[in-house]
Amino acid sequence: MEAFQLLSRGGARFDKKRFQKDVSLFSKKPAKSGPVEKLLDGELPGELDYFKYAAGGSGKRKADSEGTAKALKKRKVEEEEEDQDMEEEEEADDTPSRPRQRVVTKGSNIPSHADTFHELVERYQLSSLLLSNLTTYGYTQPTGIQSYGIPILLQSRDLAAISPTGTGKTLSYLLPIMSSLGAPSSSANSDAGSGVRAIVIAPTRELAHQIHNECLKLAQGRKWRIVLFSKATAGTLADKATRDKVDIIISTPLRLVASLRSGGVELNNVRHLILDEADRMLDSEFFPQVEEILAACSHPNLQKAVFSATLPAGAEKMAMQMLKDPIRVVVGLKDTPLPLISQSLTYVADDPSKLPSLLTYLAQPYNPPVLIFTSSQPRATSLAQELVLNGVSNVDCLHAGMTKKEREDAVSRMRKGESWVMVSTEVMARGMDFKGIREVINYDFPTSVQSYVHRIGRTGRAGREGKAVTYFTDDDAPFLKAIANVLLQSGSTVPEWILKLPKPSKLKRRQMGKVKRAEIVNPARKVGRSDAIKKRDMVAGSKRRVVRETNTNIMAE
DNA sequence: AAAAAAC
Repeated sequence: MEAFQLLSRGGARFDKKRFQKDVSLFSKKPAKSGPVEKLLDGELPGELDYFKYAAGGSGKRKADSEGTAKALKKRKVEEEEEDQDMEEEEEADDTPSRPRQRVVTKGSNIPSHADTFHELVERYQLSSLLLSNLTTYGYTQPTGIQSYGIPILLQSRDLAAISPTGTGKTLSYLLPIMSSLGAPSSSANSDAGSGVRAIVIAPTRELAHQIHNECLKLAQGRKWRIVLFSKATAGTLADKATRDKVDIIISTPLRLVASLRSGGVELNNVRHLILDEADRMLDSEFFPQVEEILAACSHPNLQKAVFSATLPAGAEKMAMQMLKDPIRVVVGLKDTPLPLISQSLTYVADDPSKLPSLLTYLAQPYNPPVLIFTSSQPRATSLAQELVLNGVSNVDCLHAGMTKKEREDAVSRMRKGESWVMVSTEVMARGMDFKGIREVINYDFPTSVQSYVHRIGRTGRAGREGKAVTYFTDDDAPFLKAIANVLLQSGSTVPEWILKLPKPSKLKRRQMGKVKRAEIVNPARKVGRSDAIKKRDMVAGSKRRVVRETNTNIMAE
């Protein structure tokens, strides 16, 4: 472990030079690439190109344009069938600099959207200080979710907001909260009551921390007390007088519940409750905690809002039951990544073949920083170690099994651009906004469509381009098709044979789901490309039956 | 459908 840390720090200088050279190489001929890169970019080697074995196939990977069109058409029909009395659809965001995003709103008496932040000054008395803070931090024009969501929240309505990753959801709820807070709780403010008035809940510490930072930026120049809840901060709020001066709390659910139980915080004055990453907060692990928080927010004028890029039907139902006369805003297509992210699927046969493939990939010019997702903490640790031992420089690791300090350090290195390769678990999948991330690699296959969408959403943020590569093995076959449909829907290409895979039975899924993955081991420590990709029967059991799917499962939930 | 994350 020590050796690992030493190695991951050392060698940086040498490799920085190499990296700079690589970048210039890369920018000279961006599209042209050697056979290896092509292979790793989602293309199957000739002998493994199952596309050509598929009925009616014509050789190489190509866009299944017919499938895409069909998928989109089906999707459109589904949306239209939701025909409810108050539904509106319009093209938002007419600025030529940004792609148009379709916005669908549903609910009663929907406030009209705001095309500029300045509009909010007249309509909702947004303070000039908040407006100037927006300008200071480069928020010039509201995104789709901001222009629709902010007026809704400013009119004290409950909101379910679904907008793709990296489209500015955080600001959409922070700005209205701050606008309605008015004077700080500590001052003589007759409306304020006593005690915390707004709460934001997020599923990981890192995300809560990031939201807190955003909040502080926006609040500059005002004396609001904005507290990021942790063991330490909870301690300082021991006496009620101090507690009553707090305006906003940002916390993970369990931390807040713990304080609630110990009497360290009271939520009876909370006017705004935000669930970020709502589908995650409503899943079976978190929901009991959220319920407890909800029950403690006893103020009659409690406004509730949920935000996410994904909201499966079950979670949406729960959310709608929780909200009062809610307005639902969907930007783009639900559960779909941004089209700016170019996605590909890479076949790697089996688990032992992954590491050689990744090493080959990282030995070539690539765009750092790269974020790599694994399925478990031990696998994240051992992959990071393997990478370091194989000479990859500036490797970092981040998972929830690490200490708070280790996690904080890893994030800060990431923010400073010091880590080029970050190996992580699902903890990094949601909400984290590292602006520089150019590439996401799903080393282990994501276990749900939602996980996939959030993971790859770490790149391509705020209008930037991004790239996402997903490794899959024979064991991942049961879940391959659902993910392939996501690629299709967001405009990426998928080999046709994958689309022709039958939907696996529940039993099969369960059996294959039980396949345990060991830690990453590389006995030889030097493996050539021929070993990296083994010739193998693809997706045993499913290629035999190529069934024409009548029910194209677009939204696998 | 399943691991990770939350204290």
